[in-house]
Amino acid sequence: MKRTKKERQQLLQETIGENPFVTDEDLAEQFGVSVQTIRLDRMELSIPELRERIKHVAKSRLTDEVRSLPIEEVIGDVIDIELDSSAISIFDVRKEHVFVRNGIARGHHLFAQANSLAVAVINDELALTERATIRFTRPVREGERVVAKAKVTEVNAKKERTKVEVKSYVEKELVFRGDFIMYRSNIRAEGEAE
Amino acid sequence: MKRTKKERQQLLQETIGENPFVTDEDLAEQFGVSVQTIRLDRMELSIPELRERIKHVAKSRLTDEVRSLPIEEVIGDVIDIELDSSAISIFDVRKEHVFVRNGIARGHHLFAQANSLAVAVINDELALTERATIRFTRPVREGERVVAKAKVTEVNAKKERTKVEVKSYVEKELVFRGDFIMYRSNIRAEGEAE
DNA sequence: CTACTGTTAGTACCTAGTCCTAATATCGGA
DNA sequence: TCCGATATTAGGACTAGGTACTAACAGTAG
Repeated sequence: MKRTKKERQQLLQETIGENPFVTDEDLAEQFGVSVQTIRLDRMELSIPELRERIKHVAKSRLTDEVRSLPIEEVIGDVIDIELDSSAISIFDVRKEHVFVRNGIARGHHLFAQANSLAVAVINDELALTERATIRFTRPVREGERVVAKAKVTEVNAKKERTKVEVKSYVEKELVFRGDFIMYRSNIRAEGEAE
Repeated sequence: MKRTKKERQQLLQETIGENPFVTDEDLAEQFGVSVQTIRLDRMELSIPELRERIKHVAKSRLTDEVRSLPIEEVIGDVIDIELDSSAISIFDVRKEHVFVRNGIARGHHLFAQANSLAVAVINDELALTERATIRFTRPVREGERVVAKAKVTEVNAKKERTKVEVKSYVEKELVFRGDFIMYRSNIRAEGEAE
């Protein structure tokens, strides 16, 4: 017996996790045990059969119309935020963000990062972009990490407008700049101190 | 016979297109024909069996890490384009495009539609957004159809810059406007007439 | 030695098909 | 009305990739 039951089951779980399309027979061969053993293992680990696994993946893909834009509420990871003052987020450019032809990041991803950061920094129930002037100062490529820094430059509660300046950098080098004029509902977000 | 063969096959194709998880038996019941008839129909239309369909969906989902943005090259559907002159695309705002809290479309989607249209309209090997001024004139909501119209306002080959003006409408009402200054490589795209 | 765990083997059954043959049904045209 | 073509249905044999269950056996611990 090369591996103990535990080791085998551990590996089994990982293997199926990586490739849900593998059959019990494949696995039996791979681990040098019988098909029945694999089935018992799956039982114990409550891993469903191949077809159910595939169905699950397929369904999650179709339900993904909801998730569709991998962009969730804020594009990039917010690493620091001070409401109505400043915020920072990072965004790693991967192959799905670039033009196939030249590997340059598509502008709307940089915009999305900056824009969502501008929305996030505003301490209000509702914040909408009303106007923006943006500049792409250097093409960004696959694999680069973009750090966006937002700064609130003007809060005018009466006018229901806030100006936010966002500068995005790759290694200290400015790659994007956006000046956003945000509309805000002027109603403090819940649970906020005066 | 309620429907002709052609009608049934047409419907069959649509039905499976909408829901790949439907079995031959389900379909047979739905159309009031035998399972065998459904199978013959699938043969003629070369639609694979249920499990293959599911597998295909599942695989495309896993491979999707690559395609990730369902948005392919252009966001929205281009319905008309005249290179270096004008282009029109439509974009249907669905629930994945809006803020959960208020149902208003997230700005970057409108920007993405406009920006990618500005890129598409340029008849060049390489086109990148260099600068843009944008205005969101009215919030767009779930269910609305946004029609973006791009117009090339200035082509200056020497300077390698092109100005594109994009106006997006919902039912004749302006909801977004963007003025893009695009960088271009100044090398004609392949297969283009002088 | 016995009890227990782990592993293997084999059977019957299931779903959602394939492929193939054969029998009907339906319809248009001479 | 009969002929032939197309359309539909039925059935049998087979497949993959299982489930559920029973039975047998090996190795180890008490």
